[in-house]
Amino acid sequence: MDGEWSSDGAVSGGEHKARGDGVSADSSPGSPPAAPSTATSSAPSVPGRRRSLQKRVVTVPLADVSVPRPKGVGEGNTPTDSWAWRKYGQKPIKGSPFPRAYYRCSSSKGCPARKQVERSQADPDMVLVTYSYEHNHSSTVARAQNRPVQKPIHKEQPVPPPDHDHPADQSDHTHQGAANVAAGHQIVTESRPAPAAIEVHDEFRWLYDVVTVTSSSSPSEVEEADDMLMYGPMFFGKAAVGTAALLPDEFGDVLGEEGGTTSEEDAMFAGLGELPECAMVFRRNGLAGGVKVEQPAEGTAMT
DNA sequence: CGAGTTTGACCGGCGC
DNA sequence: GCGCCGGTCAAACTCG
Repeated sequence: MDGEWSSDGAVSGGEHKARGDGVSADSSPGSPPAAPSTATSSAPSVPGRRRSLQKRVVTVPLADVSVPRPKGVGEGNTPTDSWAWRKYGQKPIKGSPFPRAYYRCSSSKGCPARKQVERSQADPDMVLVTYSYEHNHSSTVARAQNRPVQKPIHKEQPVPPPDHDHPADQSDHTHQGAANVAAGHQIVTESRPAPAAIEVHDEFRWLYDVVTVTSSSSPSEVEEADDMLMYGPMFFGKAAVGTAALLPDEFGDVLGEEGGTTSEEDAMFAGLGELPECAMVFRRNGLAGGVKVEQPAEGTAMT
């Protein structure tokens, strides 16, 4: 199940860090990295192994994150997913003009899910979101716990303005995580109507509304809207936006509809091995997302 | 009042 | 062995 996860280096691993301050990370409310109860699936659980961490990189068009940001929402903010993320740090990265923000899932107390957000040096218009670990809970739970009200928690992703074309900035593949983790990470290309997704849909009703309205530009989108309700607005939101981003790997099929490179995608899939749940979701319709998933994992598709 | 964000410091891993 | 860099934690502040 680590197919999509790359063991790239320079990714966290500091979780094992038992600060000399005397404050053991163990006591930290959000330091489950050690070993989540059941979600250990993706968790490195290998303290001291900064390089063994599996991560997934997603490139999101900055446009999606260009929505009005209220507070100290920096460039590091990106369209989130159905989960609530709490920023726990930010650091300037060497060689990069943009700082990298560190987020951790606040949806669930012990959720090890984390993500790093940073502007792409090559494409300042793109935002690189690196996901580490997977959620050990479903997005439904997340919302239920943190978002009693149907409202976007993150100021970074406020409801898209009526004037905007990006209804749901939440274009993360993280969804997969929710269902995946819950399902033990096993991608089931068959069972799409994940209960979690359905529930999520309910939770995102407020979003769907927006998405549907804004994305109803063409008949095909109508269908997408339907899926939106099934898999979540974030992805579809992107589709609606119609960003020029590519969806390699997991989202490869999408290109098929977009008139993309099927051959290339095929090759990519060949090396993919395992696709996150989200992947299937994407493939389902081939929604064009503004999300680009990169495969930093050399061990995934390469060699 | 609670949750989230911001900033600085500390620690560990990795490279040289 | 040393230095550099990345990642995380913790305290304080701000906003809802």
